[in-house]
Amino acid sequence: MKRPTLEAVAARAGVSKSSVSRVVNGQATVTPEIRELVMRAVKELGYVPNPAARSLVTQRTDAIAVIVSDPPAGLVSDDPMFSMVVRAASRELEAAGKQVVLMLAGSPESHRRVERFVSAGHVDGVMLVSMHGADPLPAVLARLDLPMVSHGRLGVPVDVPYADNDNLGGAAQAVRHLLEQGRRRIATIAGPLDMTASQDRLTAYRETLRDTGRRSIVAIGDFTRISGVEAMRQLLQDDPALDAVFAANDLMAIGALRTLREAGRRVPDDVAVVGYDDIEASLYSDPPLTTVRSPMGDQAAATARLLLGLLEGGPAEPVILPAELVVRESA
Amino acid sequence: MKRPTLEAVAARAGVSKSSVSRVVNGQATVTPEIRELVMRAVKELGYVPNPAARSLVTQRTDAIAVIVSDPPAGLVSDDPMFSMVVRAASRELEAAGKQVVLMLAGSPESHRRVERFVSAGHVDGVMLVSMHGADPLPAVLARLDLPMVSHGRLGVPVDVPYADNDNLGGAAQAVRHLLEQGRRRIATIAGPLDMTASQDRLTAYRETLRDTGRRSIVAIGDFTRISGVEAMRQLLQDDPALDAVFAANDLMAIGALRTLREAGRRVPDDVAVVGYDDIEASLYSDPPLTTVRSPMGDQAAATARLLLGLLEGGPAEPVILPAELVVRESA
DNA sequence: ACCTCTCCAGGGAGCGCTCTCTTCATGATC
DNA sequence: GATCATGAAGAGAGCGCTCCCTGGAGAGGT
Repeated sequence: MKRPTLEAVAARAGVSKSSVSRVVNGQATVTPEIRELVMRAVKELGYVPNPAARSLVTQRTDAIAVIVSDPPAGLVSDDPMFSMVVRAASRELEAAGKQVVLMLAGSPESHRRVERFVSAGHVDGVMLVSMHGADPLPAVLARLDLPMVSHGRLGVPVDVPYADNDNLGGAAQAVRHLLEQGRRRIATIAGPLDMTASQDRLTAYRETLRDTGRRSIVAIGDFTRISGVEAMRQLLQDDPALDAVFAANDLMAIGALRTLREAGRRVPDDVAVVGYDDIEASLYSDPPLTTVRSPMGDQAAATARLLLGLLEGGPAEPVILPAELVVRESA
Repeated sequence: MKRPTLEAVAARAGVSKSSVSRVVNGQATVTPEIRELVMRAVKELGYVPNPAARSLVTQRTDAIAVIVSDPPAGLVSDDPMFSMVVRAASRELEAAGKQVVLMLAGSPESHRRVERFVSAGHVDGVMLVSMHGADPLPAVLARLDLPMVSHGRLGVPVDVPYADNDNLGGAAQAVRHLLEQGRRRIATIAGPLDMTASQDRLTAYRETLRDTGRRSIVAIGDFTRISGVEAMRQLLQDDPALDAVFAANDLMAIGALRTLREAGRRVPDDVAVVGYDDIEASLYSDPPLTTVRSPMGDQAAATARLLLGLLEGGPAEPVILPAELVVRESA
């Protein structure tokens, strides 16, 4: 009933534990006959190495913690970001033989849990996802000096390598597109300002407008649909004559679309809307959303690969992926 | 530089390893003085127990594998299902002090990986998410006899406890609603037929219609938006005079909405549409979707709790959550 | 006063594996 | 034929922890 051990396999094969270990770990210095003997015994007994015993001595776990910041309330639970990023990162890490341990970091309590977990040596590396600037977690974890990367640049002055997309370039393209369409009063719905992606997109919006002497009209959201709804209401109130909106992500753009519909504005005739991210839903909005493609899955995969590289002693160079405007019907 | 061990703490506190172990594990049979001594030493040294060593002897890992079936291609990557379910389950499991190990089960190779992983004793329990009927994985894992639960009833004849929502009741409500609106030709877009949720929703659709002597008009999708688009095209071709559609989930309903828009049908005037799930996006479609609320987060949490109960030797009773029609504008 | 019982601390075996070191056999070299 | 280099197999220590068992001290009973 008990699971067979290395020793049992060795006994069965009539060789030493060492030889079995060598075969199981694929070392070269084993003669074919012994290898054969061991393999058969392994198969017959259904032997599977005990990972706890192994990592007790090797000090490795082959596991990676993927730490995703979790909104306090039941907020944003079905964001595409989460599934795209977690899925893509998992694929990449699993393909490299690493286990993905998912941790949600929200409450202070969960922060402690994460810290304990990581410092207990449960994982060989850490991948941070959608950290907010104010979050103390990255700094805390950095002190544990394990290999660590971030999906998206961190706002805090902690030196953590990352993969990001070209937020500045992407947002600039979006705004330039609106300008080229002859739009005069271009507003923006920014993301949470404690995230670098939001900051960069807002900066690019401002600078691109400033170059043409236009003034910026800004409302702040938090990357959720409902915040897009509300921000758009705010904007319409601030400037009823606006004729274009650049939302810092598609979810908020979709929320904005709803507000505009309710307000009786036609899109794109009265108000042009551009989003960011090019999530699948942007193809299904009415009208389909003009947006900036910045494949989050690719970014997550790049982040994961960066970490895998780090684990092998590779370089810690940040990666920036290009962003590209996708023109559909909303602008 | 090395992490302190139990022994180091014992030396520092001037007590035995056993006492430290007792304190760290919160056992009662320790005098306050010794406890105090140990606690201080733990704090001073920053001691964190080595989980590998611990689980080597306890044979527990405090980790749970959450196994999500992964579509072969880059398909369905941003489904709300994934983020809702994984998040809710994680919250529940983490609150109980369990680690969540996320595994994507897609390719045969990943199946082997999952099987190896689970049989290596890496986890104390398994939670299956969105398994297809044809999937051999549940049967394979069941043989390992670890505590295991499924999010949604399994199609295979394997006795795995589950939490599910009332698919039959929910779908029946949806169809009855359409009937009450005076709809005469009611079609359905079914989900993948190897999943029990799809089967049940389709069955309820058929039976509810049959009771009124109407014939069913069925197209099959796979729970993705694009499959909803295509299924709706199919349906319009099969019966151009249809005046209602019940889609087996909201994503496909949203796809159907797009096809109807392209075909110049007004919703709900020409064609009424009802979805299923009540994902957040259904509030943002045009028109907002009438749908069946079956909170996937709650279901996932219930599934997780079922597993936690099992780990404590609790009963393995399936849980069925109610489903409730939410009437909005699309029907 | 002696004996038993209880309760708490310490001792130490052992969980299953890896990895260094040693031993041994084989073939090459002079 | 003796010596040495080479390479493969075996022995065994030890990774850090838990938990059973033992010892000893104090309490309670006779």
